[in-house]
Amino acid sequence: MRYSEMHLPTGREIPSDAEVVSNQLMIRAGMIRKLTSGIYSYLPLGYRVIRKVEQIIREEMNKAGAQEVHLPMVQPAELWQESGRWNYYGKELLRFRDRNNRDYCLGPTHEEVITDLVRNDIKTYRQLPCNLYQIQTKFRDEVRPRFGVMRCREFGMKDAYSFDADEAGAEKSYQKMFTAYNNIFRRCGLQYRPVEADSGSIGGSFSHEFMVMAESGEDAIVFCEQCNYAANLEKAEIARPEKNAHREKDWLPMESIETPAVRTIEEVSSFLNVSSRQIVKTLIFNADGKPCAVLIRGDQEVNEIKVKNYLGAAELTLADDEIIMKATGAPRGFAGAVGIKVQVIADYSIMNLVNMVTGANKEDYHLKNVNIGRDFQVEFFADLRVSEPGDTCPRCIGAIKFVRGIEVGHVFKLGTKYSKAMKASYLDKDGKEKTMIMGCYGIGIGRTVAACIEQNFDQNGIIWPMPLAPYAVIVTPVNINEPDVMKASEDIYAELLACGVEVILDDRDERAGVKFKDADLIGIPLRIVVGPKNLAQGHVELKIRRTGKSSLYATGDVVTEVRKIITSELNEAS
RNA sequence: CGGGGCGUAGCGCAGCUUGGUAGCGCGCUUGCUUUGGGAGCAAGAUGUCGAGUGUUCAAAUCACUCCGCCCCGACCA
Repeated sequence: MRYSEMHLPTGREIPSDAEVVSNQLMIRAGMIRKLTSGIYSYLPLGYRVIRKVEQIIREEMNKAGAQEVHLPMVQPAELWQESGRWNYYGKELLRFRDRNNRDYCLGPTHEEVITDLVRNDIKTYRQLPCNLYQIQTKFRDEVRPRFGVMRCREFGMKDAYSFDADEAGAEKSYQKMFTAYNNIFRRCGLQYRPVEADSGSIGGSFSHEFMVMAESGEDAIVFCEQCNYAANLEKAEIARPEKNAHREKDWLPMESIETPAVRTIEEVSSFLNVSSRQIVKTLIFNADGKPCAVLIRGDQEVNEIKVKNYLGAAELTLADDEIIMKATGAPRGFAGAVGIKVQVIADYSIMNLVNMVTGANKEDYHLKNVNIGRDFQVEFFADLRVSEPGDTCPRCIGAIKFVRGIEVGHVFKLGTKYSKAMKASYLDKDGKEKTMIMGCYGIGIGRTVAACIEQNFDQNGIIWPMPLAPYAVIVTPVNINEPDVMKASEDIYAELLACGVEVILDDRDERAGVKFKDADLIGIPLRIVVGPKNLAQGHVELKIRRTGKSSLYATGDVVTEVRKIITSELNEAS
């Protein structure tokens, strides 16, 4: 395409409300524009990149045996009531009414619609397995949209849903998608890694997230340097420690100490001059309306997702003052396990502690030399805390590392959560009715593009990996008013077009510097510079965006060289 | 939802404290010069100063209300 005819509004200034690099560059490079909070338009350049990602996804999904469909974005409330999510999903689900006053929502995900579709058309095991996918707009009314298209409210997503007759089949479908996802992200030229994850509100039993490594990522991930264990921080397991032999001879008599207005771990630690590792933090949670005390070592953090999963609670929040008062008989800050009137579970971290410090369940008092078994009982010990540096790998004995990542894909083994609620069943060989087993698999398209930029930029702009580049080459005549220069540029441009290379001819009447800056900003991997001095020798310059290296080629050879580079970079990724 | 910040030309910002003709840089238009890393000179165009109400002879500026956007937190695919 001729640059002079393109709608490609680039900008020099960094937009004041763009926080992360990818957002700044996507706006400056004329890829996106914000319409309103969390809602973006894609301009021609941006949309080309989106389509590149979509194309790679389509190829790999099709190869994995999935078939493309297109489901409605506007969905009737009835389906969501049937699955139980109309009430459960919360404010993220954008609801509205039509002229007949019927309730609808904008689809934040499509489990309900696809399950409805499949249950009506699939009746027998002969029609299974079945994997359907779509690339479609989702709407989630995010509490706080941020980072441009990385976390927005309206966004393009590829979502796939598998239906199987039995567990073994479901496992196979999951593996196929897992492989397809690896192919997709590798082909996109991303540095990524699949990690074990919590399945969240989508539900289900097992899941992996595909994380693109980036400092700006919203997720923390842990991985083992020795084995291949990797998990989202919220999922990262901590091995059960060895239980020490009872050392009851070390137990000191329990004492009650007055600690006026001393509430937090730091305050207790300095007031009593004991290490926070010796103090037990007692957190009262409200689990579906039932109070529960969670004990953990003072210097560590409770992982609420683990607590929630452990208790099997649908909703878990920290208890309010009223519940705390009722459970402990004291205001916030003095809770302890001794004599507490609620269920007590404890993190492994306190399993081997002796002579602990805890709250006394009495205002302005703490207890010293508290011991498990003598002074209170623990119903269960479990892994309930947040993983931290220094922990060892739960699978081997290696040290774990922490990095940040952007979640670009997520695969879930759903089981029968939706098929059961919505009665998606089939007849098996014996004519018995059985529930289908489902999996669901998502990829954020725009987020993948943004994540790619987070990994591929420099001070001058974006550096596209070849597979996602909106154009592979830009031909830059240094001065369009020199007939020879322009003629040579046009010839090279025509030749590239003729062999199907995606190419821009920068035919604008701008100074060379402006053209170079724009080419760098929009990140075109290869640039052919046609200038009068080199041309007089029969040469043009080929510059590689990523390395900044340039070399001279005869005007007749440069196209061959460019095609060679494109082919090799595309093959390298696949 | 809690805390904080911002809203003035397409973009980035000044002006507001102490009320009195709406400004700067970039971009845009025209002309001349220039032409290998965001050119120079000259002449121009572009604003319901987020909205409303109030105070005042007079409001971008002061007060109140509302709206929008961003950040931190809470929350969450």
